[in-house]
Amino acid sequence: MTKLQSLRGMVDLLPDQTRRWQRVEKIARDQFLRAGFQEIRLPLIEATELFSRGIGETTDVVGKEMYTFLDKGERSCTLRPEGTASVVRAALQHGLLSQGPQRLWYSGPMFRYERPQAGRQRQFHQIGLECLGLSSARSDAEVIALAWSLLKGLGLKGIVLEINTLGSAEDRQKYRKKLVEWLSTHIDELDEDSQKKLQTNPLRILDTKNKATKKLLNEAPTIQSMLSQESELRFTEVQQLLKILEIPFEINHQLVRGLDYYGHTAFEITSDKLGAQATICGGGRYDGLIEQLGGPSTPAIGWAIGMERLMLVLEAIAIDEPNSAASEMAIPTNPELYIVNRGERAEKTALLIATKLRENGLLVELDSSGAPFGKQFKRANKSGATLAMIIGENEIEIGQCRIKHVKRFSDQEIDQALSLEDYESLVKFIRNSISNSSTKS
RNA sequence: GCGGGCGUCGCCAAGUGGUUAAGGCAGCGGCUUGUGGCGCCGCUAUUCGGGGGUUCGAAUCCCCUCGCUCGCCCCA
Repeated sequence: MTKLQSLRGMVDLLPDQTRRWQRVEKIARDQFLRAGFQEIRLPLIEATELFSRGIGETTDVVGKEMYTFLDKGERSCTLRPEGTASVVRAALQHGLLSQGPQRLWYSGPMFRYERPQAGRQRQFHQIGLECLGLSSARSDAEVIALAWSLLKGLGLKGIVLEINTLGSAEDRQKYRKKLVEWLSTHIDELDEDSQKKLQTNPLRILDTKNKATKKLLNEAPTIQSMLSQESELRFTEVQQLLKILEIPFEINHQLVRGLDYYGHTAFEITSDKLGAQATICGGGRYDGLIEQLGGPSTPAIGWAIGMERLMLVLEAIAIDEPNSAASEMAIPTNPELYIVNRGERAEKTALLIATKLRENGLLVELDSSGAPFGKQFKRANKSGATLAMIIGENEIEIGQCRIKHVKRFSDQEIDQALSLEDYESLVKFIRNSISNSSTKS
C-alpha cells in the first residue's frame, strides 16, 4: 500500500507553525479593526466565469493555473485563485455598494495549479484588504500605508515598496498600441516568451526576467510618456502622500502585474530574504473591475499579502535575531500549572480542579496518564509549566494539595499546602506565585 | 508545462554489489506507584519512496514511476 500523504503543493501547518500564524493573524486583525476595515468571509469555490471575466482570459492565472471542475449539476466551478473577484461578487450580490464605500478584509486559502517551489504552493494563504468606492489618491496612500505598517509592525526588515502607474484605461490602450509598434520593430531581439506575449498581453513583457529583453526595454517607450495629465497628477499625488507618510518607495515603470484588472496605482512589496518568489504583498487600483462584473462603475483598490512568504521572512529574521519580536512569535505558550495526580479519588479531584481553574482563566495541563509520580514529574518538567500541583491519596486524606515550582528545583520551592476546595484561594495563590516567579527570573 | 539537484526510522545520517542495514537525537519501557534536570539498561527500519529488470547475490547497477526541492513561466 502506498503511503497516504497530502497532495502536491498542499501543505500541513503543524503546531510549530500555527503558533506564529495565529500571532500574525491577530496583529493583522487588530490593525484592520483600528483602520475601520471589516472582515468578509467568502466561499472557496466560485463559478468559473467570475474569474475568467474578472481576472482576464489571457492571464496565466486563468489560462493555466485554475483548479476547475464540473460539479454534479454540470456547473463549471473553480477553487478561488485570489480574493478580489470574490469580494466584488459578494459586494454586488448583497448590495453593499449602495451603502457607501466598503472597507473590507479577508484571509484564507487560495488555489493555483502551479509547480511548487520556494514561496509557492498550490494551496496558499492570503490576507488581503479591499477598499471599494473610493477613488482619491489619498485612499491609495492609505491602503499602501496599511500594508507597509503591518509588515513593519511585524518586524520585517529588508523590504522594498515599488510603485507604478498603469494609467487610465485609455492611457493603457494608447500605450499598448505604441509599445506593440515599437516591439514589433525589435521582434528578433525578444525572447521566445515575450514574442508570444506580444500577441496576447504585450504589457506583461515589461516585467520579464529575461536579461536581454530587459536591456532592450530600457529603450522602449514607457507608460509615462502616454499618461494623460490627470493620470500623471494622480500618480504624483500618491507619491507626495507616501513621502508625507515617510514610507520609502521606488518607482518601477516595468511593474505591471499579471491580473488584467489593474489600472493607475500598482504596487508590490518584496523581500530580500525570499528566493525567486520575492513578492510578499501585491496590489493596486482596479477601477474597472466592478463594472466589468456587472456592477455600477465604482473605483476600488486593494492588496493581498502571501502568508507563507511572510512566514518565511519572519522565520529568516527570527534566526538572524533570536531576541526579536519575530523570534518571540514562535515561542509556545506553556501551561501555568501542571497537575500531577495519582490514585482513584485523587484523579477525580484533579479533573475537577483542572476544570475549575481553567474556568478561572488559568492555563492548566492535567496529567491523565495514571503513571507513577516520577514519570508525571518528568512530563511536568517537559511541559514547561511554571508550577506543579500534586494531588495523591495523602492529599485527599487531608483535603489539601501541594504546589511547587517546576523550573526551580531545590531552591525556593513553594511546596505549600492548600485547601482542595477553596478554588478562589487556589487561583489567587497560583497567580501570585506565577507573577513572583516571572519577576524574579 | 519545461530544466537542475535529491529520496536509507519521526529528525539528522553511515553504508556505493556479498551473510543479521552503523550511529546520534527524539520517543517508549525499566532501574524508580510519592517526587522531575543527570545516569545506567533495554526496545524502536524483515528493509532502504514505489514498481520492474540485471545478478548466485541489490539500499548500492539499469529502466520506469512517484514524491520532495530549487529554478523557468507566473504570481502572494
